[in-house]
Amino acid sequence: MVSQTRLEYGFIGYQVPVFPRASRSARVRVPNRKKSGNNEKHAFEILVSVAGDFLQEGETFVPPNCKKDQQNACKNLVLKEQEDESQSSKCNLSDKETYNEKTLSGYHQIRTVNKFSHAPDRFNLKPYSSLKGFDKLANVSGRNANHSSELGISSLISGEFSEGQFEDAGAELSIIQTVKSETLQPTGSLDALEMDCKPPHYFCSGSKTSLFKDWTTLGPSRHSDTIETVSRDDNGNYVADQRIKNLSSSRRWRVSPNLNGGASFRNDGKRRKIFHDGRTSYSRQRSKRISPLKRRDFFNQCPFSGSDRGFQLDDRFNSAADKRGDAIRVASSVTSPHPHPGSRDRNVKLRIKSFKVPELLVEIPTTATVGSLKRSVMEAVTTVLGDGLHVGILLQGKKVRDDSKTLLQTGISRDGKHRNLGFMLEPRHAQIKLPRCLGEQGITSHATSFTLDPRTSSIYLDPPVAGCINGAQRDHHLVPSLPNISASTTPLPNSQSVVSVPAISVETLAVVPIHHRAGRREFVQRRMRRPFSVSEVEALVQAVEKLGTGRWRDVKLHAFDNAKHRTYVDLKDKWKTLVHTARISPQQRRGEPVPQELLDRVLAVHAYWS
DNA sequence: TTTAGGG
DNA sequence: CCCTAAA
Repeated sequence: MVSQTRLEYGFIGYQVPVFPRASRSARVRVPNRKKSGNNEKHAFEILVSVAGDFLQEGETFVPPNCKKDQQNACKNLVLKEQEDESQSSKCNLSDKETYNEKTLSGYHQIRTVNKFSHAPDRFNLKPYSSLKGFDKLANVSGRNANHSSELGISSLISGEFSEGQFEDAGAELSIIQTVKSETLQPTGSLDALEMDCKPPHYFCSGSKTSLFKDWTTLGPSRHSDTIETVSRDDNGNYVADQRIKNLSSSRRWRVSPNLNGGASFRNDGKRRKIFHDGRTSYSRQRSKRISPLKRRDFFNQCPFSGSDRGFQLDDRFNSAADKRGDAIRVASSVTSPHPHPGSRDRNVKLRIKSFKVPELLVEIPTTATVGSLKRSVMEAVTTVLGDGLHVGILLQGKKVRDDSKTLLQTGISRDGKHRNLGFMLEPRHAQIKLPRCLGEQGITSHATSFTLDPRTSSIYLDPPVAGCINGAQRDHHLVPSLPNISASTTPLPNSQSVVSVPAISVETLAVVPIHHRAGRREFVQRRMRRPFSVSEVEALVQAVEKLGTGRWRDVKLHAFDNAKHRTYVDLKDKWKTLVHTARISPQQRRGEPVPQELLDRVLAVHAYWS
């Protein structure tokens, strides 16, 4: 059993807008961080996130406690986002109600949550300025405004945070739909249950109307104990599916800058999470959950196989290749960014038959299973493909650098001879990072790393999962397209060689793409454990005696400058453990014994500096 | 980046 | 050692 700290937040009395949408309580895992004092902020973020699920396209949720200019910033941001989105999906918007185009300012007030609150706490969410905004929504939407504008639907957000799971499992941050109603209780609990357990089409935009009807037919009834039908996230697929749908439904909601001033809203993703961590977490989860499928599709469509110079092209036009759907789409997306509908003749269709991944560094112990090797390579490949590469165009051996030229001007046309057209996957960043070196000072010299060099080795992956990385020397000219090859089921004939894993032994299992990108935590291996030697402890104690306990960078520079593997954080950590060690009885100590004399000095220094 | 602390 | 909020 996993011990869980429990943290509950919720909001009650939410004034449901003109027509009710998915009315539900949500159960959200909230990391319970005592130290940072961010419970309040985080809970609010979660709250906003969930509130976002209540909102419709065009509605805005503005943090209530921020200043006027920040609110304006919020609105501007929302407007801009909506503008961007409507431009990117204009045709989708056109057949929706016009309220999509309008922005509704639904201000809400929120009661402050106690910091560090472990007990259930509640928010009160009320319209900031009556229901004015919602009325406006009613007008533009043309829907029946008489219904349910007074419904008080309670929603509860409760958080359960199981330590260590929040980040890692990727499945822990979840919103689980349920029905919880106070002033609106369904006429029969069975109905409620059914609603609750219905598949997630409640969240699909297309079924809003039916949802609305469902709710209005239920009608209000006495205020009573709430019904809460919670599907916990260990309930399996239902929850998972629902979660995904839920995510897609929340795609619509708008965010506003954070409470602390809204300064951090860069678009690099890292900062965005400051305000609406909940939502960002959903996004992360979404990507974790869904992207593997997409990746798989992608690999099915684009098998790796041996191309020494880059992509292999299939230049068939408007032929049976059309029927290949996905594969063609991949190709045309590369070659025809601006297709002319109805004028297919002007299009050039280029099919990428195969390509190689430039270089991968794999470190894997001999005790690893073949399956783990496959997974490792797969992960590495997907990482590289993620966004560490850009595409280069090679025409008759020469790089095409001018991106502004048309294909016609460049000489890539249906009629032209583009048999020497090639694509290259190149590192996005000019600087080529060297493979990580693990063998430091002989400590890890038994570790062997090898490079999967396409020219000398190849790795074959299960076809349903991925294509192949193949290093067979091949003519970089076009090869005849393989008729009817199904990339998803049949490996290319020339890509079936299996790499023999070199005899290596290291206690790590890691794949490090050579052009590794930051932020891919799942591929970052833990550093090797390197216990401090007595002499190191001696040096540390001496340095701290001189410099104190708050200047770890200086300690590092003074005493460990040439020990690359000891960071100032390490030194700080070691000092922490030293203090601890000094305080416990010798029987409880582990590892290489530290002389008592040193430990005494540790205690003395620690007492002095604190 | 560095500090400070919890995990 | 890891992770990361704050400074």
